[in-house]
Amino acid sequence: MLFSIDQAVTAADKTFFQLRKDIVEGVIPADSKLSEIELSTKYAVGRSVIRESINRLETCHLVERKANVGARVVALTPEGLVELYEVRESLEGMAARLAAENMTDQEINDLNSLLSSHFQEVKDGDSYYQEAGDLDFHYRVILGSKNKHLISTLIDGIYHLVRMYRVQLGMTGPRVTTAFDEHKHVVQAISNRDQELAEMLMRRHISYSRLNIEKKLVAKK
Amino acid sequence: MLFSIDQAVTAADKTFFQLRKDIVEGVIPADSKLSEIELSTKYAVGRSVIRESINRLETCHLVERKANVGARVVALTPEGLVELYEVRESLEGMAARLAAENMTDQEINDLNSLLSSHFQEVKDGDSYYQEAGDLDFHYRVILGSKNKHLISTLIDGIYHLVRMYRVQLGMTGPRVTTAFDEHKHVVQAISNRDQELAEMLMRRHISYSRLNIEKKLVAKK
DNA sequence: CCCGCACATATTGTCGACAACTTCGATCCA
DNA sequence: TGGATCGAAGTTGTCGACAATATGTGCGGG
Repeated sequence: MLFSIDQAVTAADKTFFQLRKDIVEGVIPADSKLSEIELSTKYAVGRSVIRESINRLETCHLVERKANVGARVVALTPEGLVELYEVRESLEGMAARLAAENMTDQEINDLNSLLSSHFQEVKDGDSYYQEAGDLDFHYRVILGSKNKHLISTLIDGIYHLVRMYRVQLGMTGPRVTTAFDEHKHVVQAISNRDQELAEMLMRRHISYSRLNIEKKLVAKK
Repeated sequence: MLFSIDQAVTAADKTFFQLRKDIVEGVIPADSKLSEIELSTKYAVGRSVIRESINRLETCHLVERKANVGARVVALTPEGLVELYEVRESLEGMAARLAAENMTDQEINDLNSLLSSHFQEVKDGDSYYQEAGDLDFHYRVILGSKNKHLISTLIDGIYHLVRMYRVQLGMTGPRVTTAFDEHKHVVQAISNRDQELAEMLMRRHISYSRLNIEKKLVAKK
């Protein structure tokens, strides 16, 4: 599948990326129904394009579909979060381990630069908002694993749902600085080619992150 | 997504299941091109149905698609196998651990019965061919994890590709008996609710299995 | 008053036609 | 002869019409 929006060539590609963005950022609310006709007028494309987009959103676990009934955006629930992060911990931990093994020195340097620029933002008081894609720490580590199946499972399968939870519930508060430090330590381990440590630190980081979001999710209820 | 063929209600569902079966079993050869028109006449449905089916096959990693060019069945390669099994080991290991935690006593009993009936087949000299779905050991353990994301990632994401390698390259020879014993030990650990052992035994079983298929794949070249 | 049935309405599922694009081969020019 | 360009054929992408299915409403019977 495609990874970033500049690779979009067909109308279905573009609509899919736009819809995904709107869902992740809450422009289209969680748990709301998706009407094909409504979307097709709003996004100015035919229904086939909308249908194909919805199909792809389903593989991202961002919408659920029932035959002859329709599709709706997933709901953000504590149970869903726990199950998602359980899988995420295992897979991203593995990604960190493989990244420590397989990333090139150049890529590790770039990752360090990226973190430095993030550091500026954190210091300047800007929120530590992670863009989707290339500018996101987790994204880089995942790609760094160099395992096509792992990359696809993570990016096409759960990455955007994770972002949905993060964006809609978890990107504020004092956790920002803490998270940044945790990222730094993971990169350190990757730089040292310490596979086991990289995996362990990543798992721990994700576990902390889950606790933080869980709190917000329960509080909101 | 749907898990078994009896849940298929639309033409797209049925066509998808049929196509998936034909690809996994090699009726449609690995690495061959999929023509929408050809398939739509052969399976007696419109092109939209074929297109939707191909989209779903893409999420199973059974076909790859390029915009304005078309789709083709994946090729079975040693590199692909290694990357696939790397992910599989991690995820199915996790599934075994969660299964040891979350399966009901009833489900564990059923799993034991299933293995007994498999034992008959092995003893009678029938090949230890694993049906897709409910009759497959791995399938049961995955469902036993009770983690929706893990289940979907495995079943919708890599399970059928694993089967494709197994069916087309690895289901013969003396490994059959060995594999059966390994299955038995995993179930034993699950019965004892020994999470760590279940994970470890499953990982080891998958690792052995990979070596076996790898041999065949290299030999075939 | 409640339950079930039938009809009307709205939504999704499927189809074939047309548009856009890629590919391959022939032709032309240097 | 080699290479580029143009054109034809075939494939995929997109669209709107029609069919099939679910949902909501009102009526009638119990």
